[in-house]
Amino acid sequence: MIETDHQLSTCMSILKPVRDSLDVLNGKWKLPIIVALTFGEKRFTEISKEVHGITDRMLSKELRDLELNGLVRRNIEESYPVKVTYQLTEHSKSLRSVIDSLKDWGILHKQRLAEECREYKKVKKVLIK
Amino acid sequence: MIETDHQLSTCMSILKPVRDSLDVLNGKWKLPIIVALTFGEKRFTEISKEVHGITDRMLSKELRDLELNGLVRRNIEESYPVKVTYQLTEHSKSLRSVIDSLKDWGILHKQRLAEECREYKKVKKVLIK
DNA sequence: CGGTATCCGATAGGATACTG
DNA sequence: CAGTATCCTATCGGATACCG
Repeated sequence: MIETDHQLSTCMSILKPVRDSLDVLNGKWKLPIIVALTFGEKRFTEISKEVHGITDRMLSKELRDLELNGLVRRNIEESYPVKVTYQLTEHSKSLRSVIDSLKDWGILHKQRLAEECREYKKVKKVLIK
Repeated sequence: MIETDHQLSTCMSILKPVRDSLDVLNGKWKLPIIVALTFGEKRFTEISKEVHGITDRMLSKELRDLELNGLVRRNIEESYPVKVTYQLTEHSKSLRSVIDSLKDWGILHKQRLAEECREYKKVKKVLIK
């Protein structure tokens, strides 16, 4: 296997966009919030109730992050009392394939680790005999 | 849009495998290390030189994590002096499509943010006039 | 209702020194 | 060469209280 500078720099160049994607999804709450908004717009307290365990502070912060990244839109209805809703943007729909890909690999990976574990137990059994 | 418990729980059930995948790739150094090992097995110091800025401590820790997740294999050649090499496993190859997916979306997302920025500048220009 | 402010502990990761 | 040990800092996220 011959490694040229060209090959190496080509490979390194994928790191930045991959990191950008990971950063957008990173943290404990981004995904659960996105899932909660999948079936239409919701109010702050509704999201809070659906995303179990999240504090107001984190929900507020994460919604702001998602808005800055163009994944969520914040709507203010000028009624009385004022009603604030959040919804996913069109852009957020493009995440679908990424999330599917991550989900599929996650499942595959778990199976792989389980197999490894069975292998280990087999070996251990033989050794004990 | 009607939201049933069934729909919601189906959607929530993707969260765990997605999180598993993200956890495997998470941290500052996992991807760069994987890339460094893409062109064949390497020794500790070789990886250290290719992954710019990583400390011995982090390289050691991250290699152990990757090994535990079955992505990297550690080989000890019983020569004199002992030679330790690291290489990607077959299982790690299955990451390819995930990384490609993340890369593609990362690029798309950057473009999307750039467009948004141009929109903003246009609006600002009009407002100044 | 839709948040913000403050404080606090846990974890990620950097710097440096040392070892078989 | 291939790491480990120790110490330090910064960021993440939880708990609680408060506000218009």
